[in-house]
Amino acid sequence: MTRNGAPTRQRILDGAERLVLEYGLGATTVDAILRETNSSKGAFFHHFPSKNHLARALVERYATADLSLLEGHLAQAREVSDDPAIQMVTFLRLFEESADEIVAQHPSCLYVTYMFDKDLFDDGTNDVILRTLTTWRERLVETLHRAAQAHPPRSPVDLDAVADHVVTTFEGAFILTRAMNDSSLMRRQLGIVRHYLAMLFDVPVDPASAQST
Amino acid sequence: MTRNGAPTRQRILDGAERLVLEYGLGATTVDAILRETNSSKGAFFHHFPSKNHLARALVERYATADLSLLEGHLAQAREVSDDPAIQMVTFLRLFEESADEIVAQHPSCLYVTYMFDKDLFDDGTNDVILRTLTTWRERLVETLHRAAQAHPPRSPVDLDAVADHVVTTFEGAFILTRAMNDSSLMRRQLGIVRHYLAMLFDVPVDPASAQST
DNA sequence: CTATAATCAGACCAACTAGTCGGTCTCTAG
DNA sequence: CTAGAGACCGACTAGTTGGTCTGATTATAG
Repeated sequence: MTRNGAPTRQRILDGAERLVLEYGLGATTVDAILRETNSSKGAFFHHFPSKNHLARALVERYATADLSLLEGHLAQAREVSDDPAIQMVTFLRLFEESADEIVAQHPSCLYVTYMFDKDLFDDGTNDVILRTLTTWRERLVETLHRAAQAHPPRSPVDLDAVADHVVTTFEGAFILTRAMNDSSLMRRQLGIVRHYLAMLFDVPVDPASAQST
Repeated sequence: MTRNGAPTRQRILDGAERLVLEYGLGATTVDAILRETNSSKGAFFHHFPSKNHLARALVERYATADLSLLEGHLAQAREVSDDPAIQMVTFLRLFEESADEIVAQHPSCLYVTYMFDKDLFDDGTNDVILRTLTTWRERLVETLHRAAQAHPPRSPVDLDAVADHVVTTFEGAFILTRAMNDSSLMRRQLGIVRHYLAMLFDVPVDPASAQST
């Protein structure tokens, strides 16, 4: 029909994500995105009716990639062992192995940056975040529940809270990584959670190291 | 000498803290603080040369109260038992007991809100946060180290990371509380950390419930 | 070839922001 | 009593922000 606008849209999304992860949504101005991506006002507002719409598109893309990573590592953990407890430990180990790289590429989590700019976008955007976090909880609780049946915890524990603790650790570690400027913090914090799960289900902390893809 | 300006300064600090904890530093305008505190531009810039200076004063006051709470609960835990492992478990329990109240009064942690407004204040402000978080780590590592001597962990563990994990959980829980709008999350997440510490040192999860002040 | 719709460019605008400044009020030292 | 200094007031300003608008430039359908 006309010339292809998809690459421009992509370029804007990529640059915007970089800036938002670094400076937050509110502190990232449209003009800054234009500079970062060599775009123009016209191009920006052609592809995104408003900054809200960009924010929405950003988080939707981010959430999709996030859930894809979740499912990918769950699947990979299932290949390592049939024991759901060992799967959980392996799952954490997989994230640990890529933790340094993740922190290097993403100076924060998009969900965190959105928390204090709630008036900069509509409720639908919030729902995307909520649904994603809820999916994490549900998928992990599922595995945790099966693990607890095979390996009864030494003392009763709230498995929902354990599932949330994985996400809590991720978000908290992103914050502390920034605050203390310590790039090893993410990896080590995930290590603590892995250690916790291994003790909880009484399985080896380091079950025949998982091969990466 | 002249009429007393301290109450005005206090009122501005209180109102500003409320707004910053709710909306973040960048999203909190000086005018909004004036409305919130029934103050005037003149009063504000008389007490604080700039918004940066307010941010600095805010975080210094916050950090002082934060460290005071840390030391207070550590002292209280020492009264309950001489065993450092039980002290750690008690320490977490003390925070759990006030978790619901804390979340109700503080919709977030000031350190978190500052992370994405680093260009809104000078490096000194950042140092205040860094020093506070480092103090948490040092004080907890100290106790953890003594605990590990009396109760050797069932598998080797990075005690520095365990100390940081307490702080990580706090910050992460603040984020998730907002994201998922779940006021019980903080308490339950702290419960997981307590459960972890109890398993780590093989002490009761619930050592003769600690009396509050 | 031409009409037409999507794509992009950038000058422009109204609202908002941190900070200024001249002036007023109030207390207390001497 | 009074002079001066600290405390406060609010209109004003220079710069920034998200968003608009007029046009120019493609690429393809017919």
